[in-house]
Amino acid sequence: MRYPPKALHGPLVKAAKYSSSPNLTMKNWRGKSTTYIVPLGFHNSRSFLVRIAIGTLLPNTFTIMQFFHSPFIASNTSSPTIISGSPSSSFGNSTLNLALTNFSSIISSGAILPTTFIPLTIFISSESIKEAKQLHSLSLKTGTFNLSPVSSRLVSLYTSQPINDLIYARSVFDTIQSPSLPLWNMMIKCYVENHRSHDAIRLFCDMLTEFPPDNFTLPCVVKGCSRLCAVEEGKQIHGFSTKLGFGFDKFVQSSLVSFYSKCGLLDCARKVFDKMGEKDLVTWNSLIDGYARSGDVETARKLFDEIPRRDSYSWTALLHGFSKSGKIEAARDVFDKMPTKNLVSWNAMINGYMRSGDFESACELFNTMPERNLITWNSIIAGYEVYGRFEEALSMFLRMLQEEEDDFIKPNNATFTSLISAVAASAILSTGKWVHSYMVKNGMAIDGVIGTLLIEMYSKCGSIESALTVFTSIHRKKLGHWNSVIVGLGMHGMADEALELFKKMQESGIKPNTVTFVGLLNAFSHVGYVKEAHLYFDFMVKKYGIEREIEHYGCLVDVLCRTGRLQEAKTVIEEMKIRPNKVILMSLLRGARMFVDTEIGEYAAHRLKELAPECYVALSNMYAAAGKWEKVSEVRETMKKKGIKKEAGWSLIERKGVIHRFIVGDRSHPQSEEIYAKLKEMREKLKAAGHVADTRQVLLRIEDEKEKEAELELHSERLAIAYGLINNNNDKSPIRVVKNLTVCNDCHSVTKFLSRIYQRDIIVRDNSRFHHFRDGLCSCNDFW
DNA sequence: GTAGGGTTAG
Repeated sequence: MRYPPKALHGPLVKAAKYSSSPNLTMKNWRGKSTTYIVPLGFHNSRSFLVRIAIGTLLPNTFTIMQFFHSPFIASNTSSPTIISGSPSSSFGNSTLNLALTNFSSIISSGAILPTTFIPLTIFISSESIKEAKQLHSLSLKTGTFNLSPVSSRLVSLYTSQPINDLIYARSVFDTIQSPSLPLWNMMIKCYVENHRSHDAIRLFCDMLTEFPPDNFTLPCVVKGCSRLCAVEEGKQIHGFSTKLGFGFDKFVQSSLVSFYSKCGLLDCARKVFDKMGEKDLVTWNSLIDGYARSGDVETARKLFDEIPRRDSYSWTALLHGFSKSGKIEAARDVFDKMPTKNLVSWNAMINGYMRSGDFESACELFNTMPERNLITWNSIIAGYEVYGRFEEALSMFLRMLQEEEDDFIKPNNATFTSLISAVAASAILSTGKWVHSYMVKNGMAIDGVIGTLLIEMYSKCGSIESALTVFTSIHRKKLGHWNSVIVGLGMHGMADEALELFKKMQESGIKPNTVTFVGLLNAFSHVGYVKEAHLYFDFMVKKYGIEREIEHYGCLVDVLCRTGRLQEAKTVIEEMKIRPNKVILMSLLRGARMFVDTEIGEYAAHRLKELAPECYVALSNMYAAAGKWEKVSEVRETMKKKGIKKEAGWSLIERKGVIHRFIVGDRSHPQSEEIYAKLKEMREKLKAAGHVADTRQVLLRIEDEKEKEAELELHSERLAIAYGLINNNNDKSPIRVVKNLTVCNDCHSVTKFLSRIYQRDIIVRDNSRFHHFRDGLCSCNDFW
């Protein structure tokens, strides 16, 4: 039977917005919307429902009922009756629930047999997954689920925009024995729109055994290919579509232009474009965007001038092209000249400024723009994060929560990606915990990239326990999660645990990659496991077939240097196929400084000089340790000449959301007096415990040992620890200190003593790793 | 019965 049944002329309208118009004809019935309304109070609508109910009218879908204020159907009648009410566009859940209850009770009362009820076309404006699930379970309860019209309608309901739940959609789809072509198309589209293009293409391949693709299928899969940059697959589909006779289909060809543009194959894009008979604006825009993206702004501009008619898309594409290729003034010029600016163009301009590091101009636009959306906020937050301005990233996030509370702008994965990275870099555990709990409270899924980032964040904030908790809670652990936790354990000097997890990871069937080995080798180097480092350095190539990269060499050299095997490290550097980088040579120099080997130190410094100014500091430290004071002054002279300054050391400690930052000999803190009193107490207790100051690393030439000791005593981390001991004395939680430089020998040994004397765990993050001090020992085994 | 291609964040 065809839609609409003849008897139903007139009274049927297609959507709420038309419901007030009295003269709608059957054309509307076949309109685009899947939601139809039977206007209440119309005499024919009753007969419509009765006919459906008694089965003389057989709609073939499980369409859904759209309700008005008053309940649609009375439960105590043998056939549905209509209660008139005024149409309204707002439908509360309670109305829906009442109606669903009514349906269920009609069925269970036996008033209508399920068989006659089944084909009943119910119209509902389903806006939420909850409603969809109610219908789903209703169909299961009544046994109508297995009827293909019903299950088909459910798939399209689950894939429809407000719901868009592809897991439910797919599970229903899989129960349908032979899905129709439109249903395949819907499912494929749903995957592409949810950034699951791999699955879309897989499904497309399955489909090919049943149907040849049509003009609906092809643009979808082509879009999937461009999302994935799957050039070969896209080309195959191009050939295929030509064979099938879609060579002149406007939409198919246009999607191909977009595909080639996005993948940077401008020549191919141009070929398709030139062959197209009628080019519409969308196709022009795709091509302009393609040229702009590839950096060929000249051609983009030329094309832009050729377009017969412009709207704001073309302008924004051009603007984006300029800003992406660093021509920010040209972008601004386009922005200023645009006849009409929309939110997207504002966002593109703001993003351009943020990328170029012009925060002022970005903020100026941000503050004056007429409206903002999630992308606006995300651009700003991400921009701050990328430029290392973590506090600003965080405060923008807080501002977003505050200002957009009522506007339904909620942070999403993109927001948290930037935010978590910012928190990880600033290493404030309490902020990290707050962000995490915010996410949990707001129902964000902790998996995928977000899970990886959270593990990394907790590791970097010094709480490996929380990192492990997050890791354990992730159900489907992927390679990234394993890598992240292995790297984290390494950072905390927990090489044995890292190794154990590495084994578990393989047991669970996940193959390690190059990052996994960086994590492992790094873990070994942090605790001085030379044997293991050699072993896995070998394994990764021989057993796992993974090529060594500069980072792997870096870790091996590092562990050799930390354990005093300087000659061996030098040999590795000389024999490696890759050119040694700054990190590797710095390792060698630091090793030379620690084991006072000036010959190797000079070798490293010689190769380093062109690369890194900070090597001078390490070099002068080495000479100081060797007592070669002439050399120290020589290096310091050079530093002065070249204008190189030693990075000022600082340490910070957080308490109740406030960050306290100390520098050497700092007396600016309000609690300074107490801190210095504590330092005095510490000095006495240290002496009593048998600590002897290690003055080798005092950079300045101070002859008097007493003075040297005094200099060490005022190192910023000691001030921070003293502050921690004073203020966090009641609870026994660890004292967490973040430091921008590497901990010096003497502070390391002092902190070990302090952890025993005061029976407090002290966790220090320096510029490369964590030290967990407990009861007189450090997790790094004194290799750092 | 789908409603298809283009611009901004990650």
